[in-house]
Amino acid sequence: MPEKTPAKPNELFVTVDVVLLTLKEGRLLTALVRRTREPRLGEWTLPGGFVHPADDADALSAANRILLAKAGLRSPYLEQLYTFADAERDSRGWSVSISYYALVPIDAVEKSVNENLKWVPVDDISQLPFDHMRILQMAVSRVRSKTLYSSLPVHLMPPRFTLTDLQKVYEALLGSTLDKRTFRRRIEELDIVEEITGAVAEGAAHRPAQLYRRRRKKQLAVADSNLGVKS
Amino acid sequence: MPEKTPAKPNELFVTVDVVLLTLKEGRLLTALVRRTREPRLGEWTLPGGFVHPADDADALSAANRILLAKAGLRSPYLEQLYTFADAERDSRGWSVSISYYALVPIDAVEKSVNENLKWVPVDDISQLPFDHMRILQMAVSRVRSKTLYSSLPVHLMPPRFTLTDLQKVYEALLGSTLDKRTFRRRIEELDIVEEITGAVAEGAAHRPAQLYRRRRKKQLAVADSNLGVKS
DNA sequence: TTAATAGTGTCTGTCAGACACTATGTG
DNA sequence: CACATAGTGTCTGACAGACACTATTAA
Repeated sequence: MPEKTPAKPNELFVTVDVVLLTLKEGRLLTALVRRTREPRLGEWTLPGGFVHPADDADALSAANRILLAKAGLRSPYLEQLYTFADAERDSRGWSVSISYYALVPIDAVEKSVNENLKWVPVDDISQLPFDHMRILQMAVSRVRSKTLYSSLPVHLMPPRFTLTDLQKVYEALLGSTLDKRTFRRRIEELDIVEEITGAVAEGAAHRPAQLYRRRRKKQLAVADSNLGVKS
Repeated sequence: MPEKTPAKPNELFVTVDVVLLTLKEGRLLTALVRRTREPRLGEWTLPGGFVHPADDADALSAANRILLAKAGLRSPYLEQLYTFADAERDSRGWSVSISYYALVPIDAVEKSVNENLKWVPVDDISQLPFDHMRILQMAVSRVRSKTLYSSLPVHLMPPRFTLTDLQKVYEALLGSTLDKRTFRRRIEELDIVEEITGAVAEGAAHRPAQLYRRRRKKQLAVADSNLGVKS
């Protein structure tokens, strides 16, 4: 007589995964780290790790801890993306991934590279372990769709930049060219950057461009088409 | 010599909470259920429960299970809202709440009321146990902000409705009146409803209105103001 | 016919997109 | 000066908002 089928275990574990993005030469790159344990030992995945209730005050803290441990980075733009939670996504059992995405300027990031961390153009990635491909795709989609009506892309800029630099970043994210006049009107309306008084770009054989920096503590103004709201 | 301070426990638990919303007489209502266990026994909270890895295929299934168990409802519009995860939100310890929001038409919902479930206008709620107030506020904010540019409000409609009915729902969610012509133009563009051929509203002392129903499997078209995208 | 709401035609101000034009640096 | 890119002035088509007008029913 066969043994009774064992009940499915009533256990689960909780992780945080981070899609870390930057932009280099018009291409969107994401950080991949090499796994140091089973399963999938040695394979490249999104940076992630278990939530440590004893150490982490909350999920965001866990994300920051993981970012620091795996990429040596502190508090960039970091925002919750989605929570993936099911029985199949990880071979170790029922698991929860609270996933985040982060944006960092390329200049802050080049030094993070080592034998266990590499930056890869997202368009070159066709598969990843676990359900990380899906997480990556959602992050990229989120960033692209937020680009049009938010200040999000300024987090990819170095401390000082010109409006032409900024426009190129928008164009890279959107995959299309923008009209200069329209772009500058919108950036001014969004009020997300400010002039660095007196500072201009140097070294080019033409009129030097005004330098700007990201404005502190300003939030997006959603473009509101509004179905004819009265009064 | 005092005992060594015990290490914080490295444990956590995972729940799903659902903000169930409907609209009645121009007011947004949410379902509250009475707690049947400690902590907070007897208090009114958002419907929620533990994830059961043995029974639930994924978090969405858990949300559906909870909705059915607590409110007797099946598969309305149900979408992940946010994941709240920290050490303080629940007195029992480090906890994760994968929260969802659901929209249901009022006619599908009135029969769910019993001594352990009530519908309350969200504007009348000033506090809730745990961090449920924050969850509720985020859900309401999400629904209101999605109203302008998505088909979301049609999920609050009964099976057959007139465009004037639909406009009133939008107006209730937005808290402002809309122009009839503009509203109808937009609804037509969004392509979220379809005429019920030959069916008109009856019983009113004036020209009867065409009846509509929600169109199947159509998703939102984001209003895209686009910074001057070329080509 | 009146009353009331359904549904449509159409004017207008605003503004995104387009693009030409001026400004200002280097060599 | 020529050249290149920075930065601005301004025209125009499209369209959201406004609102008046027609349509259709009950009483």
